[in-house]
Amino acid sequence: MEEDTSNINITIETIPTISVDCVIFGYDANELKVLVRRETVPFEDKVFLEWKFPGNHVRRDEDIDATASRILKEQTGLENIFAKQFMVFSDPNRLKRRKQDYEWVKPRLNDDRVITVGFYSLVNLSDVDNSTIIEDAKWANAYESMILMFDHSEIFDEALKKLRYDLLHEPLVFELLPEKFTLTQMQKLYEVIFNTTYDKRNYRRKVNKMAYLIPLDEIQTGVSHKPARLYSFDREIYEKTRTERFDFRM
Amino acid sequence: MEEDTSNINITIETIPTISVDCVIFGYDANELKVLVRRETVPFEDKVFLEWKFPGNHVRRDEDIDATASRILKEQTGLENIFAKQFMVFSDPNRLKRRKQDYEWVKPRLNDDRVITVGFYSLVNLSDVDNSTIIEDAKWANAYESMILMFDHSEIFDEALKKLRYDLLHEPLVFELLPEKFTLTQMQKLYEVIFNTTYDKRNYRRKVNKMAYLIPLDEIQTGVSHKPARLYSFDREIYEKTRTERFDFRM
DNA sequence: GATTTAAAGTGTCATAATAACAATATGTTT
DNA sequence: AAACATATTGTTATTATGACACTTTAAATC
Repeated sequence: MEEDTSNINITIETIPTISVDCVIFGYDANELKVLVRRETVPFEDKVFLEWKFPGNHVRRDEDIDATASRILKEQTGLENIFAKQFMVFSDPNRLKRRKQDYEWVKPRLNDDRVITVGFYSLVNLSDVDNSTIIEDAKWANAYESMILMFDHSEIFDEALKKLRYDLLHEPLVFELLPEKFTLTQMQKLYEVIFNTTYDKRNYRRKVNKMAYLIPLDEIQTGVSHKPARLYSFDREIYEKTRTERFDFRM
Repeated sequence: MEEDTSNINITIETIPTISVDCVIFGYDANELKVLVRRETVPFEDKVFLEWKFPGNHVRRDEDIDATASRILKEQTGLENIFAKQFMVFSDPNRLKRRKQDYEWVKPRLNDDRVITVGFYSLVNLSDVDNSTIIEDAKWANAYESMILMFDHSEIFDEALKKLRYDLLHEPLVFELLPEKFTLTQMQKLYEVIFNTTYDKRNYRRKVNKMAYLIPLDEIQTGVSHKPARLYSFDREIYEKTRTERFDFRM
């Protein structure tokens, strides 16, 4: 009877063949981070530990964007954060490919195939209270490669590729920055994400043309040197003045 | 018994909750076209006619790219043509939204929800023998809006948006052009897709910088005026010399 | 309160890219 | 040979870019 209930639950509440995985990017201390969670897979007399991106099945009456929001809420405690689907992963053999590496995969080779919609998400880590992050998750440096479960390494690569692509055409940096930020913080963020450096003067000349980047009458506090001016992003001005042709590359 | 077989077929051969829809773009006679097919929906004593993009369910052992290839082969007779997934459509209410418009939708409101992966595809129409296009399909002008089934209007809008986006960053025009083409043909194609015009001299100065655009020792034939030089696209040179930063905008 | 420290903030020049603009060349048709 | 239709080509003014180094400012230290 318990098995019955569980089956009914899966059939009615979720769509077992479709899941959403979220690559959640954060930026802190000049590092691009990504949220991974530990998965424990009990198999025979052992327990296997694996890292993966947070994910979940799509519920029956839920748009996939809602699935992504739900995952983000559950994992970080945050709502209304930026998330965007970037690719569908549908390799029917994703389990098989790791057959040789992981014993526990073997008995699951005949499981139903799952198609995954990858989302990437951007959060400003200064907003994130670490107590709201679920226990088995951690912010890992995005560039320190770790072994991930299933096809999650591929999902990460595609997410980063898409993030970079989109950053050149939309003002997405502001999702990763605090409400008020300095131009140096913004420049560093670009430099970390694109793994490059820019000339400070040229960078400032460029961003000064962005009408939606608002200099505030406030300066940085708590630094032991000349404090920098703070800026904020004005979404309204951006929406009004955006043109298809503008781009954010240096 | 027939019903049984059909059910088994759906369950075993395909994943009923996941489908692929293809927006197939073609270019001919200075027009951007898109392949639509007529669907007949018998309901009670009537038959409803609807237009939609070719689509199909994903088979159980098939990567979604393979599903897209299969659809393209079936509808156009062509193989190895460019196709790229661009977005997942998952609105659980897509049938409900048309409840008021179409009687035949009503009894299907409780059908299982289908999540659709949208692909766009590019074909060079001079290669397409019209006899290989299936009977119920036609090439429609992409800009003459027509009423499409389900959420296919939204799918088209997103496909065109993504096509334009990608065209600025990858040499996709060549997928829509014949093997050998003139610079004017290439310019016109851009102009049609981006709904704009360019100055011929400036356009040529720009494309002359593309090392992978090869001037041939051949000229146009069959025109009643000065024939233009033919060019071809060299994929190898492109792959070797591509940089992330180059872009195709004017 | 003078000095040190650390990052903020700022300008020039040479080169490259862009936008606006029109006349000549070359095949085909009549 | 003239008319036609499109191909092909160059200049100039403006704007964008890339390379490059010194001065300013607040806090911390002596």
